Amino acid sequence: MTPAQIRKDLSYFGRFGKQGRGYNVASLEQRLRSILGLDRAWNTTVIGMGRLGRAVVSYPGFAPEGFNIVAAFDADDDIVGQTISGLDVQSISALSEIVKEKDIKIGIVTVPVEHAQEVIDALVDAGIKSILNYAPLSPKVPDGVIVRGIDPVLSLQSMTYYINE
Amino acid sequence: MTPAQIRKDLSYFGRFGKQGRGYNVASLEQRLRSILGLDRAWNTTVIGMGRLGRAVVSYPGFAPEGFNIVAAFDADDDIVGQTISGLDVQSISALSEIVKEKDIKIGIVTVPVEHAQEVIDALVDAGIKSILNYAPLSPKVPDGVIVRGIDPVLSLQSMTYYINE
DNA sequence: GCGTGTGAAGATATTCACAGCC
DNA sequence: GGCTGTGAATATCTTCACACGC
Repeated sequence: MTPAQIRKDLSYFGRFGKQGRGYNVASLEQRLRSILGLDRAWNTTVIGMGRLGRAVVSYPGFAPEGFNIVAAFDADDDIVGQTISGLDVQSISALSEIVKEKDIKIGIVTVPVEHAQEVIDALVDAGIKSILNYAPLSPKVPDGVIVRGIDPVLSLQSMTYYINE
Repeated sequence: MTPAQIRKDLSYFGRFGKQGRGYNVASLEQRLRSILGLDRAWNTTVIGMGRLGRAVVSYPGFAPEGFNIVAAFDADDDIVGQTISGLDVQSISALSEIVKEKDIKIGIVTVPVEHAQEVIDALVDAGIKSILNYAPLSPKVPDGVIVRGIDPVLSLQSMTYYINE
């Protein structure tokens, strides 16, 4: 990034610096966090308690950034009722109810690809507007619902072109 | 994507269609795979056999796309020697040797963030040119080494701005 | 006639350069 | 004097529109 690029980008959101003095880094960071919605906590849920889902709920990196995983769901009756990383795993049939009860704003989908679209549909029906999807597909969602995908295979495929042997 | 966008993009790599007839989808896909380096197999290794590393090596989605995980490494002597998903976990001290021996082209880093840079340095020293990094940092690498990052927190942070309550 | 391939036109994004203010 | 904020200039990317070959 060039200095000019950063100044231009910032200018779309306001005036953050003082001419001749520069930026106050701490206050700049705080104002940017506020604009980006990163100055508050977001309740989050994980659907799919397989190996990946367990790794996700036990990852210590979410809470310090304000993403609190407050519920976990699975379709398998053998897994429902277990406690994983301090969370009672609940049946997906309770999704809508719990989302409202706990004011959950973000859903993290770690189910097998065959069930991902239906789980995402259920999240949308429950009123979730932001989804982090680990399944390797581009789900269909209504306008206004924002999806980010994490697909390691896609990431690997985006590198092979550049490997010159 | 618009049709014009796709035609333009394809034109940078060649002429794949027949005027008046359209594209032969099978042969187009094959030629694009070849250009992108996706028509062959790539030997891959995972460093860091914690929960995430175990989820990665046991994920069945890599092999069908030609990414074969042929070695696993960890720094912990209690983990070295274990067999995980059919892989003998080896000491990081053997990294360079095994990379050459098995012709490994891609490294997948699933170690804690504190050790990520040193592990990536070791991969670079071993001759690896492509790294998929799960640790939440932007590692320093020499020119010519390509890194892709997977950071779920960053993905979540990129969504909060758009959530309108 | 139909749909690709491609220069040209149009839209966006980045960089330049300097006025204004500390 | 130094650094931001910002119009203007430049570069890049996308879309248009049509010639060309099936």
